[in-house]
Amino acid sequence: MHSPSVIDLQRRLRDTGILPTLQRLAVASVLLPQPVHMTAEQVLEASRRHLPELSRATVYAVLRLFVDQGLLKELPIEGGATVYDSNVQPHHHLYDVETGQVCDLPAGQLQVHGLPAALAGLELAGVDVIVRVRGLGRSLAARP
Amino acid sequence: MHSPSVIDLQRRLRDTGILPTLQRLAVASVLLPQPVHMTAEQVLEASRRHLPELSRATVYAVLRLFVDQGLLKELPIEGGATVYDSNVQPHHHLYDVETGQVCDLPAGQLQVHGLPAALAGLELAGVDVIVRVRGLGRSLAARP
DNA sequence: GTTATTGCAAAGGCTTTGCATTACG
DNA sequence: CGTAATGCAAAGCCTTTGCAATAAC
Repeated sequence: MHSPSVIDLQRRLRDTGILPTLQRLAVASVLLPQPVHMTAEQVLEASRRHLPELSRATVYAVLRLFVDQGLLKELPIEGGATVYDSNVQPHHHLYDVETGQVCDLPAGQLQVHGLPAALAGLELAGVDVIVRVRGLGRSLAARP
Repeated sequence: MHSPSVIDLQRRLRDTGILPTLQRLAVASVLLPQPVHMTAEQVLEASRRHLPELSRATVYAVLRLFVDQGLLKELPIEGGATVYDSNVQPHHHLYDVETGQVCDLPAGQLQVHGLPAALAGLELAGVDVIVRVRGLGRSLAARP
């Protein structure tokens, strides 16, 4: 298993209707090759390892663009900074209330029942389940 | 049905270990008598109708105190301002992605299955389900 | 050549903090 | 009296915006 090449990332951006600039590829290479949870500041820092002159304003612009185009999801987790999730498949989250650590929960592992009745004609835009726990940090190594 | 008297609110604060000052009672009278979802700014504005000289800093301090003491819950809903929920019973939320409107979903209406397996020894701190929808504003009148 | 993207610095919104004042027990 | 709560203004994050320079088609 290896990371997608720059060519792959370029194609993925183009297929999404996004012009693959150097800056966007730097951000994409940090977020898109594997599922990660990162704040804007963390993305900036990591992306600058590929492109040191990358600006903070551009990172915010790219993150918003990627979210709008469906490449990323913003996690509804309270706290100072927005957390971006590069796993856009349906799934849920384990959130450590002490450390702020976030961990994916495969969609199949948790089912939400009763939605149709709750909706009653509304248009569904998405369902987020956040399981708040203590001790995630201590047992994270043992998880998928 | 009528609102709890000031006496009732005083007792509720005292029972929670909170000194019932005028400012705290003003905030409590806005939030605690019925389930509401409000931002700090909305709480300030409403509380000032009871106590016009109430300061913004105090409202933030009181909100944090009430959350710490379990009288309020912060909702994990993205967006500029934190939303406080005075319903601390287990329940979930309908969130209108267009208007930001929030509406309670009784706990019984939605069941989350698979939690025990997902936890695997972690200490559970809470589960939040946010059902994001469009059109809540248009049909809110028809809901409980 | 025109449109889109970037970067800097400044502004913006929400929340917290430092510290003097006031109220409480 | 000693401790806790309040209020003001200032500072603190995180994020967005205005606008000129740059790069893309």
